[in-house]
Amino acid sequence: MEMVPSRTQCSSDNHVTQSWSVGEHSKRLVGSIEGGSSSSVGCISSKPDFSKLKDEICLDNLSIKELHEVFKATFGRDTTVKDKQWLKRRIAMGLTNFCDVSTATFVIKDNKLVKKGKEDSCNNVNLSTGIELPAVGVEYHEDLLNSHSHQIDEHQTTSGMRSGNNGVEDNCGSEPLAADQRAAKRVRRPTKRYIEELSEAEYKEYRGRLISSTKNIEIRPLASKSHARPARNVSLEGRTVMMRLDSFGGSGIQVPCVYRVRRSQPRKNVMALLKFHPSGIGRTATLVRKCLDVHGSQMDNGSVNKVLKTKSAPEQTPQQYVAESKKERPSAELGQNMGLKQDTSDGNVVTVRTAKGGIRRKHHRAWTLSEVMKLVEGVSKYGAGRWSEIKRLAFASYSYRTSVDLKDKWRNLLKASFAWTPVDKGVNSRKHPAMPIPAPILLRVRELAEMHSQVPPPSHCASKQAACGGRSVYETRPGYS
DNA sequence: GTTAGGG
DNA sequence: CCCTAAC
Repeated sequence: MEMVPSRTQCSSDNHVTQSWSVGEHSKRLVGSIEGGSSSSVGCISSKPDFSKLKDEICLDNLSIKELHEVFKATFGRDTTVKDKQWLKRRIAMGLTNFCDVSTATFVIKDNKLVKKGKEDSCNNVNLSTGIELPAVGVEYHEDLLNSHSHQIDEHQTTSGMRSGNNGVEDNCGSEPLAADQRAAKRVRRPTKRYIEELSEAEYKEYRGRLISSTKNIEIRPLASKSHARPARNVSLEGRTVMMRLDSFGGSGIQVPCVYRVRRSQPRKNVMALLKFHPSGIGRTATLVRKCLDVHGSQMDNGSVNKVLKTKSAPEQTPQQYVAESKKERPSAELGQNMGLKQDTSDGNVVTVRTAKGGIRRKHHRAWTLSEVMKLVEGVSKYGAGRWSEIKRLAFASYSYRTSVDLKDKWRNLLKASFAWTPVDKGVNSRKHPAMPIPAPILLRVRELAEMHSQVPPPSHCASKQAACGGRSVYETRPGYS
């Protein structure tokens, strides 16, 4: 697939359709052959017409027989085709091809055989006054392509002079740029990041195409040669990094099993990418599942199957919690600073893929009463809003509670406390509270909130707030501070 | 990095 | 609990 554009360019470009001197090419061809290429030696003896070629020649003037000879001289083999047009084009293409080859060896310049220099032979071709060949007919287009591709194969396999060029050639650019242009036209491997974000299937597909386009180079040696990445779970920062078995052509190379969606920032990018790969989400899920299959024991239990941990959490002791890492940290930056974070939290943290393609922690560890009390105590001691301080000083042993968690919980407590009325008989008004908060605590929360001039969450509780005394929290009470 | 606030 | 703007 990659070869087609180059081929079409070769065929439809200036070489054939524009004026050029066959004589120049023919001589260069001969020089090229005599100079080094041994693949077509057989045709030297049968090049009678070339010796008498003048500076310019028009294939139109040649008979079919002569065309046959030229053909033989060009390709080193006979042809039985009687079609003059076909022969002309075929020869033209062949010579064009040789233009390439000869550029790398010898060049005819001013009727002298010159060792290949920096001069662009193609420029000579273009500049030389020549008789125009008949324009390539549309009806021959495909034939032209095929024949040209055959020629490429021939040159690659027999002469070997073009091996490694992958058939992509920019025949006639200015010489200094030719290499670059050639390289540029080659299909580039996507950037590492892009690869990382590609779903595995697509990447495999891509690899397949790429490899097939490079003449079916053996995959396995290539892959295994690409310096063995350790096929094991590496440990970074004392954390186990999940490796995923990536099938680089079945080579079994393992790469870190990073989620393709990082927390926080670049979700937009990923989503933009997923728009181009609509099935990306599903494939990614498949990938993750695969990862689980390979290293199921090390995966967060149920993370793929979206099994939410049922809350037996309140029964757990803080000692159990300590072992857990509190928060995922960026780790395993795969080579570059791609910013991909890895959710390597062990323990009860369950990552869940949201509908948007993001990943949520879905931690949900219910707040225990002791935690709430500690929070209230911390707020009363350090003040609401100094969450990091509270976290550091009062929640040092609760590694799974982040300062944000404290803040959120306090907010909820605030909401609950102001929603609560003495009529509720000691518990908050939720129908099925996960953990009924005792009235004293709620009262204490409310007291603290009023102390700190905290505004209760704007909701329907405003009426309740008015009902319970009619005193607004906006009123600072001089007695407290 | 922390905090506040919306979701 | 997540996300993100604002600091």
